[in-house]
Amino acid sequence: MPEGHTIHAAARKHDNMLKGRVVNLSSPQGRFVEGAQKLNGRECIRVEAYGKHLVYRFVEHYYLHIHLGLFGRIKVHKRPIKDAKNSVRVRLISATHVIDISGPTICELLRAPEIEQLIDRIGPDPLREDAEPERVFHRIRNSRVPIGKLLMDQSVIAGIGNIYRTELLWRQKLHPDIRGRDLNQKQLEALWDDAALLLNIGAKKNAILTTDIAIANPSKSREKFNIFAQKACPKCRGPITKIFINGRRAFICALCQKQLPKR
DNA sequence: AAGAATGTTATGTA
DNA sequence: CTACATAACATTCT
Repeated sequence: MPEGHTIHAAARKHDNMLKGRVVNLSSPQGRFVEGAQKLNGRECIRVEAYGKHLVYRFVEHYYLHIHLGLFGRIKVHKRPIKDAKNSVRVRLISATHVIDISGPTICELLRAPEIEQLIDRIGPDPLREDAEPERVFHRIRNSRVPIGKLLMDQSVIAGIGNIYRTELLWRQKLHPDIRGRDLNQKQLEALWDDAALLLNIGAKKNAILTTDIAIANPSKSREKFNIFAQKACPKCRGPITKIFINGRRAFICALCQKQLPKR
């Protein structure tokens, strides 16, 4: 989708999607119709991301809030317009392109105050120019919660997912069980900087790339990980251990990620 | 074809 | 209050 395009949105209701506040997004027939109701004809003037939350701002202070969750996808097609798949909830249309958003866990129309609430409850996002890393450091420094949990707490730092968590901790040689308060300023800064580096590469390449090789030569690689779901550590050749943090799988190299002697 | 997966939130339990 | 576990929801792929 070229930047600066004026896009229009249409949406349809599906099961519990668009619940509560935004029910009227659906067309009367429950079918996908370009330009049905509410969002119809409103120009999208800006798209912002706050961590994993997407906010499309339309004229007259309407905001479309999208969270793709685990399964959501955004697919960009060139015109002409074709039928949307059943899973498509929102379609954004410009003069040249059609964007289908399917399977989002959040899909709602909000006004400015609700968007502000949303932003307030989300921690600093390393991808954003206006991010204040000191807020992240403060939260971590004052917490007994292990860093492996804090990293995926979106109110602490926004945007880190399950793969980036494992990969960041490995790259920084940090064991996920280290308590937040046991990290020093230098480690915190390095963690933030590396998160910003990796996320920027990911955003640019539209792929999760965390190995130095993939970063240096991302042309032919899509997803490339050091230890996530891998057998051996690329650095020490030691075995990778699978653990669970908050019910999500995580991986560690017992040799490279030493537990700190501190309690 | 059952199960797993790059996510989040609400609710239950100790 | 905390901390943890479980369920619910979304979809696609093997």
